[in-house]
Amino acid sequence: MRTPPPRIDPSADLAPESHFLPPLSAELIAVIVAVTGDSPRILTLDRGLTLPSGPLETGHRSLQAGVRSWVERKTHHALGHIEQLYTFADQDRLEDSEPKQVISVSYLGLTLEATASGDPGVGWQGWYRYFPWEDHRLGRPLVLDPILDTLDTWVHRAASVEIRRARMSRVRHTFGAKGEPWNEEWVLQRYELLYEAGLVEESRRRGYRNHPAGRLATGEGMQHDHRRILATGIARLRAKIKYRPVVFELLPESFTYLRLQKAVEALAGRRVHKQNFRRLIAFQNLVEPTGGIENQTGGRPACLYRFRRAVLQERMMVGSKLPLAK
Amino acid sequence: MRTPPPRIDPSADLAPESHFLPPLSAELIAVIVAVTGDSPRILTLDRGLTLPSGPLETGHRSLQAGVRSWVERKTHHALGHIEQLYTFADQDRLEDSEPKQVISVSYLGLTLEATASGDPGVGWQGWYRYFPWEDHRLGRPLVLDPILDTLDTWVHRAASVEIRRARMSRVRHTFGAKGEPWNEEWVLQRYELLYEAGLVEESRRRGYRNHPAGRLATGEGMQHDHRRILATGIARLRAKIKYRPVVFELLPESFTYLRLQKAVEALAGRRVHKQNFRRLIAFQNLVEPTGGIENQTGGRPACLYRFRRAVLQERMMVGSKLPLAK
DNA sequence: CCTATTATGCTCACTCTGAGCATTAAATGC
DNA sequence: GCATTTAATGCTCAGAGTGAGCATAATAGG
Repeated sequence: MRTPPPRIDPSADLAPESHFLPPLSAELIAVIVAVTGDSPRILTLDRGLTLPSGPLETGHRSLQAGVRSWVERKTHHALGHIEQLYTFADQDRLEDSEPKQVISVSYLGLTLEATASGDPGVGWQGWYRYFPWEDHRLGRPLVLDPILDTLDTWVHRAASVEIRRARMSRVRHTFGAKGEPWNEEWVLQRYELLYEAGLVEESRRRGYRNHPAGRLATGEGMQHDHRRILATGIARLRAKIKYRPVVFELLPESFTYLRLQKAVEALAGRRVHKQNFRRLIAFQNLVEPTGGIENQTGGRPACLYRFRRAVLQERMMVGSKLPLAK
Repeated sequence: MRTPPPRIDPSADLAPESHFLPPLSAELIAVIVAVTGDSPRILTLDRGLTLPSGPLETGHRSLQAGVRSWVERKTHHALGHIEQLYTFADQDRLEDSEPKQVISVSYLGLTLEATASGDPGVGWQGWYRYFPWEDHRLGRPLVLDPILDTLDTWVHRAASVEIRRARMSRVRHTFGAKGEPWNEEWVLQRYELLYEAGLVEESRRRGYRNHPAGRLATGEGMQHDHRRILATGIARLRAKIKYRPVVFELLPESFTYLRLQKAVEALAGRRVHKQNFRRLIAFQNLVEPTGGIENQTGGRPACLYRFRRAVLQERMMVGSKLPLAK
C-alpha cells in the first residue's frame, strides 16, 4: 500500500526522563462477582483480606485468558462475562518500597457462586461487608450518619475557605447529603473521599493523619489497594447493568422476574419499582418463558424465564435498560 | 484492626500453566485528540503511520503521569483530560514473534491543537482518514456502499448456515444496514468486523485470506495495532461526550455555541439539531457568557461563552447530556 | 371461605426529546 | 437605503419513555 518511511524512534522523543528500566513484573487481580439470593458476593482469599491475584504467565495467550483460566479452576464454573477494569503502576501503591516495578491489571468477572474450594481462607464474601454505606435497599443506611458527621468535621478542618467549600460540595454530591440525590454508581468516588479524609483503615495505614474521632465503623479493610479495586469493580458493574444484559451471567438457566429483580437490586444497592421493572424487561425481548412455573414463591406462582442468549449474537450491543436511570 | 492470617500464595492456586517469566516490558501508547474547525485530529508519528508511544520509565510516578509528561512536551499544551483506554498483552499482537513479552497500556488524551514540533513525520491527522466510513455529518458516506457489498460476499462465503446468519446480523447491526439505525459509538466493532472479513490492510498483513474483491478503499492503515487502538479511543470519546463535559477540553477559553456544536459533531460524526443543542447546553448550566460577541459568523453575531470549570469541582460527576442519545 | 402474599395487567401524569416554525441581528449586493 | 442572505436565538408541540400507583389473579394457610 505504501513504503514505510524511516521510523523515528519514539522513545527519543517521548521518554526523556530516564532510560533505566527496572525489573518489571505484571500481576493480574480479579474481582469475581456472584449473587446468592439477595447478597452480592466476591471471591476472596485470606479470609476476605485480598482479592485473587497472580502473576502474568507466558502460558496465557492474553491477559483475559489468564484471568479466565484461573477463575474457572477456582470456581468450577465458566466465567460468564469478563472485562478489564484498570491498570495501575503507581509506585506508591507498594507498601514496602521495593526497587521492582509492578504493573497490576485488574479484571471484573461474573459467575455463578460455586462451593468454595477446600482451601482455608478462600471463599465468598458479601461485598457490603466492605462498603456498608452502599446498601440502600432498606432505605438510607444508618452507618451514613456517623460517617457524614465525621466528614463534616473533616470539611471544617480545611486549611482555607476555598478548600472547605470544595470539600463540602464534594461530600454533598458524592454522598447525597443535604437534599442531593444518592447516586449508586459513585462507589469509587465515595471510597476515595473516605480515604482522603482518613476514615478508612487503608488510609490510616498509609500515614494519613488519624482522625480525632478515632475508629469509625467504615467497613472491613483489605490488603494493599484491593478495596479500592473492589470499589472500581462495583462501580463498573452498577453502571453496566443499566445498558448491557450482564445480570443474566449471575443467574441460573431459568429464573423468575423477581429473582432477576433481586439480583439487580443486590448489585445496585437500591430497590426498583416491581411493575415498571417487569415492563422494561418484557418490552426488550431479552427473555423468553421456559413454560415452567415456580410455585415456592409464597403467593401466586411465577412464570420462569430464560435469557435469550441469541440477542448477544444478533446485536453485539444490546441495550438492557433497567429502571435505575435516575 | 485484625491480625492478618497466614497468606496463601495466590500463584500456587491461580497460575498453574507456567512459572517461567519472560523478560517483560511496558509500553505506553497515546491517542491524543484535538479538534480544528470541524476536523477531529490525532497526534501521529511516522507521517501518520503510528501513534506516539514509548516505554514506561521509573521517572514516572504513575502511568498517567508518564503519558502526560510526554504529550505536554510534544504539543506545548496542557493535556486537558486524560484517561486509560485499555491494556493489551496478547502475544499475537507482535508481528515478529520475539521471546520478549510486552504489555501495552493505551491512553486517550484531549488537548488543543498546537503547531506540530519540527520533527519530520510528526503531526496531526484527521481521524476520518483512517475511518472514512465513520463520518456521517453529510449523510451516509458513499464509501459504505462498496464496503457493504464486499461484506455481503463475506457473509455468503460463510461455511455454514449458522455462521452466515450470525455474520449477516452482525453486519446489519454494526453498520446499520437494512433499516437498522447507525450507532456512531460502535467504531471498534465496525473496525473489528472489517478486520475479520479481511477488508483492512492490517488483517491482510496478518495472513487473513485476501478477499477476491481485492483492494478496497477502507481508510489508511497504521502500523501494528495502532488503528485498532485509535478505534477504541474514538469509540470511548464518542460515548463519553454524552455524559461528561469533556468537549470543552478541545475548545479555547471562549467559544460560541456553534463552535461547541461543530466540535461535538466532528467527534460524533453526525449532525445535531441546532436549537435542541442550545437548549440542552443552556439548561445544564455548564457554560456562562463571557459578555463578548463574535461577529465573524457570517450572520447575526453570536454570544461568546466559557466553560464553568467550577462544575468539575462542584459535582465530580456532571452529566453533560448531549442530543446524541438515539 | 377469608386472609396474606406474591404475580401480573393497566392507567395516568410528568419529563425529556426530536422536529420544526418564527423572529432577530448582523453582512452583502444592488 | 433596501432587499437578500446567513446565522443566532426564542418558542411550541407531539410522541416516547418513565415513575408511581391502582386493580386483579392465583396460590397457601388458617
